[in-house]
Amino acid sequence: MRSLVLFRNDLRVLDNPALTHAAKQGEVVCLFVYDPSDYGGAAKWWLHHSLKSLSKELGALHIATGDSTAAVLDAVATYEIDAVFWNRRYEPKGIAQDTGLKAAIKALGLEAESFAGSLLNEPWVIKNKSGGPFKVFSPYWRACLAGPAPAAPLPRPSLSLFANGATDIDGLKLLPTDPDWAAGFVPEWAPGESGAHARFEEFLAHEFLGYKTGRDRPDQSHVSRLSPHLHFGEISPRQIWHRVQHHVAMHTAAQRDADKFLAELGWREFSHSLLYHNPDLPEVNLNRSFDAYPWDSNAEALRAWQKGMTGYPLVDAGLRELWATGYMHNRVRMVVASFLIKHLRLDWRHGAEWFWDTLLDADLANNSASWQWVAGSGADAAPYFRVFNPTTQGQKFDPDGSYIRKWCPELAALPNKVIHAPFEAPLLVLQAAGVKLGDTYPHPIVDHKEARAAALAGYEAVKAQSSS
DNA sequence: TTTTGAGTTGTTCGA
DNA sequence: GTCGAACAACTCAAA
Repeated sequence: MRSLVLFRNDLRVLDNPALTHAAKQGEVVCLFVYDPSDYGGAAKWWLHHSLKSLSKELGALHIATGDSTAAVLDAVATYEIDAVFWNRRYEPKGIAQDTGLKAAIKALGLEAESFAGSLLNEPWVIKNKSGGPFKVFSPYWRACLAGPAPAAPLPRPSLSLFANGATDIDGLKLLPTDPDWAAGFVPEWAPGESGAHARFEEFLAHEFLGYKTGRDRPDQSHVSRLSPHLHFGEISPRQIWHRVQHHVAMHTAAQRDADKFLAELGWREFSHSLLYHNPDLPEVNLNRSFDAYPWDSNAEALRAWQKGMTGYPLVDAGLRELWATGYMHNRVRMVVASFLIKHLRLDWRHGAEWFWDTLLDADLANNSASWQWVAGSGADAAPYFRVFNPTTQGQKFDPDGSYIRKWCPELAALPNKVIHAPFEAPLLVLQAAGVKLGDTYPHPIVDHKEARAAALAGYEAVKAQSSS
């Protein structure tokens, strides 16, 4: 018996149900089929390194390109495969592809089976008492917690690999050249399964205690930075769940931090459930009355936002961190998203598109659900009057301005008192710090008070729509 | 069926 | 400076 395991965003050997199942049957051929439309620009860099790591870990990984079903059928014929196994995907395109693939394999009289490996719960399992999917996070997560605990992670399978054909990851040309905009990623990240576990252990050992409140501080390191590892499936939510339980058993003081941290896994689950039950989530307002929102159309403002040149230091610092490292702290993600949607009144889809292209952890479910959440059009949405004040947020969560100083070095010499609002600083203070507004750092592209009022006025149209 | 309580992450204003 | 209330109305989930 020889089976084929199709790898996608499950680039790991441990706790990999499809791989484990295949290993028990006999010889295994491992295949990855590259489809460029599955990845944003930054994520391609991660994919390159993660594939390298997986290939090394397995010993052999076949690479193909083009249509996924055609590539698999080709491999099935070439390597005389008896069965094909994979871990499930949950976004509409992946589901459609895999449904077609399963039918094609079975039509050949071969075995095809999919497994659950990327979520704690399959999206169709968690149901409210009416039998439908939850639309509010808290009851959703309560229902998850009330259910059976996630299964224990699977151990390393004993593999008998069938390898024939070179692993040509370089041939996919996933790395940027000329210019190498990913140079700043290298010191920040260690893509791959071992890198994921190393990061997780580092987090547990040094940063986990205090997560509950520290997670809001972009100037501190109380976040896990596991999001890209999770997106690519280098570590599974089940592994994280059980490792956290074990950690808390020995460090009981961290229980609150653990609850909060695991709830973040819950948001990931919830977002995937939302996308599964609403396949048009990436394109369409979940709450259709938001179709009436009077978005502005201002290419110049969008560009200033993307570049981190809005004149609001926290917003600019976040967007520059994103550009330089492929990542942005969660608290700052909310602030920059709120700024795009509410201060600039630009359609959330513009922001989602930029994040998709620049984030290493770009994930269709998380990205779509989160942008809609900030816009107010999504599930469990923020109340319309919640408009983040970028200055106040900076003073609250980066009180010493160290996050600003790191990413907006032209402001570094400003005193703490004004670093979050250079536009309010006395001219002498600006001069002393070598800051010239409109020259070394931009004037604010919108006035906070006016922008806030305009955003709230925009929601009048939504209200009118929803009551009609 | 009806009712009730709740709903990730905030800001502003006035006492 | 601190504190509490107001900021909408609606939908969801469960009793």
